[in-house]
Amino acid sequence: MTQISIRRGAQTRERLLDLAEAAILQKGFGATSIEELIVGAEITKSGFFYHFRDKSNLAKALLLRYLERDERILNDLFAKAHALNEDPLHGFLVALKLFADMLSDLPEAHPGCLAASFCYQDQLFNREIRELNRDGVLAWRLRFRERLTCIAERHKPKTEIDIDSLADMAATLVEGGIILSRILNDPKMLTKQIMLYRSFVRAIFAPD
Amino acid sequence: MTQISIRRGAQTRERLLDLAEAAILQKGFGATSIEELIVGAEITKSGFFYHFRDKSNLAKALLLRYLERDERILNDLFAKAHALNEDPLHGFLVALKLFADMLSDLPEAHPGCLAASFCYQDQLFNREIRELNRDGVLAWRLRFRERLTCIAERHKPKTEIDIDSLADMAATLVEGGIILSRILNDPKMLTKQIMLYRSFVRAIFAPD
DNA sequence: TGTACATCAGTGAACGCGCGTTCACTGATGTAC
DNA sequence: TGTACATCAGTGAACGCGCGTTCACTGATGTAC
Repeated sequence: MTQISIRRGAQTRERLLDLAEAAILQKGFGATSIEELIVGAEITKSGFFYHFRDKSNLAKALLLRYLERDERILNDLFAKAHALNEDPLHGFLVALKLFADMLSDLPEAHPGCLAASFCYQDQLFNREIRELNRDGVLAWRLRFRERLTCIAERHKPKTEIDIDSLADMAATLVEGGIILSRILNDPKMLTKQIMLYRSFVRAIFAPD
Repeated sequence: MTQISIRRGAQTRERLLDLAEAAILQKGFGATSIEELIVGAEITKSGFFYHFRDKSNLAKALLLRYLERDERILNDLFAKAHALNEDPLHGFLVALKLFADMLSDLPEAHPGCLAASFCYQDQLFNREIRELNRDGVLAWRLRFRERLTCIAERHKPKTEIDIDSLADMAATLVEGGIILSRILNDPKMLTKQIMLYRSFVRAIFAPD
């Protein structure tokens, strides 16, 4: 009984976050109203303010949840790919393939990236939220740079390349790929761009 | 006198568009109010509705202007690069360099892409606007595919590559690069990604 | 050249609606003694 | 085991403000005869 009651609250909160995330990715933060969220969650407006201090607090919770998920998924994926491969280049290429497969297995197109949505509305948010967003992108850079540095130590790159830019290229192609897949209504776009990135990395480092 | 008066109206309209574009790229369409635009343009609210039937009509005018500029700039750039080079690969690489230089010459970071902003708020717009946006991205694809096809006819690609995806990669890197440059507050990001794309294209097609 | 009319680029006042936020309150469940 | 109090997850009513839109009107300039 205790748990059910406690969970009830947490469930409602999660439901509000789910509804908010979906709505924001379609209309933006400014045009997403608390009203529509509470209708979806079947509570009253005051119920919303029990869970979130104000609308900006909702944004923060949303972004935190997004970044945590993101990190968890990439951790799993890289751990899996790395465990199977002794050579860092192989491991990285496998990780990219796993990532591409994961994206193409999505039932529909990728629903959008909250970081991108927020960055195109950043004046609506306080510094704390903008810094969270920044930290998220920096985490991608660190993750990919670490892998690429490891690869470059073993395999001499064929062309001179800036490792940092190559690391950032991954996030760049994901963000850009989501935008193109949305505008063109082509769910395959993201996967294709990741696979191109994979070709590029292989072309730079693969021996022979 | 006649011209001055006629221009006065056109100037006000352009000023409204400028203000709207800047505001939308910072806060999104939904959170940009007509009120703030008319304060900036120093007219009354009714003045706004003389120039635009409604808010959605402003969005359409904005996107049309954006797409026209975009096309004009790329046309000039490719024409310039092509005129100087007989070999299509060389011409393309020069065009990419010119493009990268142009982006790094911007006084500040790229202010953002209206197409991307709109795509993350597409539920606020009608079909007409979404289709305009789609046409814009397709124009990029066609432009780059035409160049790449031309290159591939002369230079056998070293790795098997999907020309369409490689063409889309340009717009993908621009969109993604703008997002990363905004989030990280790094004006150089876009240029770096374009130059990486250039390396990639060269690695694929350059003889030897 | 003078007059009548048309067009351009707006003004001013009013509209109703929906938004985010606050505040006092509540009923069900959990915890201490 | 029973009672008192605390906490959780909300409810209900009210708030003022700003938003997009409409409508009747206007003063300066342009055009036809």
